[in-house]
Amino acid sequence: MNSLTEENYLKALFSLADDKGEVGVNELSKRLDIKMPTVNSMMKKLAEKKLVFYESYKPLRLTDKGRREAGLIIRKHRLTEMFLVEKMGFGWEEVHEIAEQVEHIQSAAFFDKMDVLLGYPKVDPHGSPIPDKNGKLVWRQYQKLSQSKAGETLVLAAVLDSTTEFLTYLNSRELRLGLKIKIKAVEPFDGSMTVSYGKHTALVLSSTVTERLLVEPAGT
Amino acid sequence: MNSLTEENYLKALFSLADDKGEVGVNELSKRLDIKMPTVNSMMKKLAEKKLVFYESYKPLRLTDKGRREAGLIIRKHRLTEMFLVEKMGFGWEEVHEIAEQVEHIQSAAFFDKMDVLLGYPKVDPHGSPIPDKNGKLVWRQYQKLSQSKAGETLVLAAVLDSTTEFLTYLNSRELRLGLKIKIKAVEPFDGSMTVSYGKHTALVLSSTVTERLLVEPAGT
DNA sequence: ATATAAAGTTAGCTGGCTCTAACAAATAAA
DNA sequence: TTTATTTGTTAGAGCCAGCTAACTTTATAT
Repeated sequence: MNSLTEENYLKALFSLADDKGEVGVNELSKRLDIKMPTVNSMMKKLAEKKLVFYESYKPLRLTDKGRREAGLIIRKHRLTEMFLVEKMGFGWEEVHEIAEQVEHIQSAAFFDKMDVLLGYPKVDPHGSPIPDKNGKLVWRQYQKLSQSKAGETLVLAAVLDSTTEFLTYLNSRELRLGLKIKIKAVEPFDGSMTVSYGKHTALVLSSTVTERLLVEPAGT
Repeated sequence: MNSLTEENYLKALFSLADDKGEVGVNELSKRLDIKMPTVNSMMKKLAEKKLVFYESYKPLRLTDKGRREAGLIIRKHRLTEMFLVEKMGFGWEEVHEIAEQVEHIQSAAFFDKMDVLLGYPKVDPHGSPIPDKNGKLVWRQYQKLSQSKAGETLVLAAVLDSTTEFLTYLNSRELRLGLKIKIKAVEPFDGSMTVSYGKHTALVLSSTVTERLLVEPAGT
């Protein structure tokens, strides 16, 4: 069994290793807001437990076991977020902090029950995929709204930032998952977009925002 | 803010102090399965934080602040148990261990939401009262089934033992809260009782069992 | 190619929570 | 009332997960 602390390291490693698969100690240190020497010794400990590959001065990589365990924690986190929103009436901007705590609960039955009650959801309230029971996570092929062009019509599929602040901003603009958005214009200077959706006919989104929104072509 | 460890000490102190209000270090040590010197130093720490009254060689007592904080943790525990049973479909024998973990979650909104969804319940699935938002707990005037006499008809109001083993035993006999039970006979030798309820016309309960069942007169 | 900067490591310390061993006080028994 | 037992306390140690300071290695810039 891994400690709560170890679980947090695994989760951070998993999310940082998303693309390249490799993570630097420094990078991990910043993500967790824990000093490098502390991270360093924890990596040795996790290497002992066969959860990470560790060699001096080389980047960190999760082992299959480590990736699986991290995935299972993320599964618990995302099932919890879904449960909080769908079954308890929380807003998508309120659930991250609570799930951060609930994800450490040791009870397979508890999360299995959530899964059943939710009807085996594939994504969480922010559009992120929920890993399966083996901790395996697969993202659908989304692209950032910022990479789309004027004239395209897209469906908002996920957000890359689950902070209360960002989601509250989206709420204030009535932006939510599943929404069909048409790009009316892209400002070449700063990348800001004028879009229309629902009752909104000409709303401007800064690149800071469009960078954090994942979309897919309408009608998929 | 109190640590998870401190919360467990407070909770144990609260439940041991139920009647007399005073608890010995030794007694607390046994309840928590933590050695006396460890308990001793934790008591000094909690005394620093004004949660317990501590004087050398004298019994421990919770301060008002300590009792309030302990009550609030027990509130979270019991709301959770109720939620698990009523809203998630768990059996009353399955919820203790899960609630033991969930009770430490720091989120007023989470437990407030449970409270609302449950319709502000007064008791948990085992009949124990749920402390109010000030941590105040009041037991109704129940008595043990073992103290009742032949001929009486009683309603099963609460259980004094929430272990999986005991509750599974009760399940196997279809004994559940709210049930109307008639005492047909009491065996003077060992205090065992022959009772009838529901489909059961002559079931024998040992004193080990009747000691753990709280009842009130039928029709209250 | 060398100097500088960034990233990674080692050594040693701290606080929180646990322990054992040894001792002191209070209570119960002889 | 003296002794034995139980209960409570002190001292000292260990593990976990964090830290700072000092050093080494790797990467970057001049």
